[in-house]
Amino acid sequence: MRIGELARAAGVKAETIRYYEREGVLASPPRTQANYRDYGPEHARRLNFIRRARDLGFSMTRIRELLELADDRSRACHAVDTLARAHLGEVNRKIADLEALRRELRRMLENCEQGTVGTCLVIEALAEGTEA
Amino acid sequence: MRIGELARAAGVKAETIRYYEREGVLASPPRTQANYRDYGPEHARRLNFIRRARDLGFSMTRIRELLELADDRSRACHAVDTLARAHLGEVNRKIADLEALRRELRRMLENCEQGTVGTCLVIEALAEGTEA
DNA sequence: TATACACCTTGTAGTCGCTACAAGGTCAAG
DNA sequence: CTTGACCTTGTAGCGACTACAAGGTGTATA
Ligand SMILES: [Zn+2]
Ligand SMILES: [Zn+2]
Ligand SMILES: [Zn+2]
Ligand SMILES: [Zn+2]
Repeated sequence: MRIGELARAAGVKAETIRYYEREGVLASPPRTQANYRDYGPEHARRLNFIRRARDLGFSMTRIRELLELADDRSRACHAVDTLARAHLGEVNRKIADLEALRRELRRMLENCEQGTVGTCLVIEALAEGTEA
Repeated sequence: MRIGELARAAGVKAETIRYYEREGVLASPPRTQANYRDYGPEHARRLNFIRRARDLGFSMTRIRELLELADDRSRACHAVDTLARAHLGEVNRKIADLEALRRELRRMLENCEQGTVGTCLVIEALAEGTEA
């Protein structure tokens, strides 16, 4: 299977696949006579794993760790779950941060009385910085 | 006021201030005899505005627009509010995305039974991709 | 006066996870 | 024999900084 086909199957661009290879998360496949990359189902599985983890917001660094752990199928899965739980914690923090932002933006917008910039409380809130 | 003092006052690094100047959102201040940047309270206000908008998640591009609008104090504030409302929409979308992520991560973690990697449902969920 | 030290200057390169070229090689169909 | 789709490598760009390196300036102290 050539890179384009794999890319279509996984829903990524060919360049992304080459990037994963450069980064060392996806093994270099054998080459055809024409020097084209020649992927098998194992590569496809690996790529799926990577994409899924990326879609869940794991960083490349974390994915490298996940892959290393996942490769030893007899190991206790505790370390894997710890990584996932740490990531969940990060997601929770991001959500909390964004919710704080949202509250402030809403407060700003509620106070606007459709006047001029000189009296706009949105501008004022930005300028003064009431520090949520 | 020199760059270090302004940086401390605004809670940013001096390099960030120079970056804002390069990017054209903060005016170039006059220089002292020693060629040091010499900031006044107007610069401090401007920098505060920028930082506050950044902390609220506005992009530099949006901030450039906000600053341009804010500079004409007699203009109707409608455009300002429209920008802020658009940003609120983006924040809402980000929160929704992260909440979907969180649900999936939680589901994965709930199913783990502390066995080996070979039977770990966290790994399996990553590998198979049940597409939330 | 020497010198140590904190601060400033410019310019360049690194971060992350791709994405977009450019310039060229390979292969099958028309 | 050429067109067109695909592949190759290498390099540069995105956003918003951050981290140097190499050197200039200003002040306090020995
Ligand atoms: Zn308004
Ligand atoms: Zn307003
Ligand atoms: Zn486990
Ligand atoms: Zn498990």
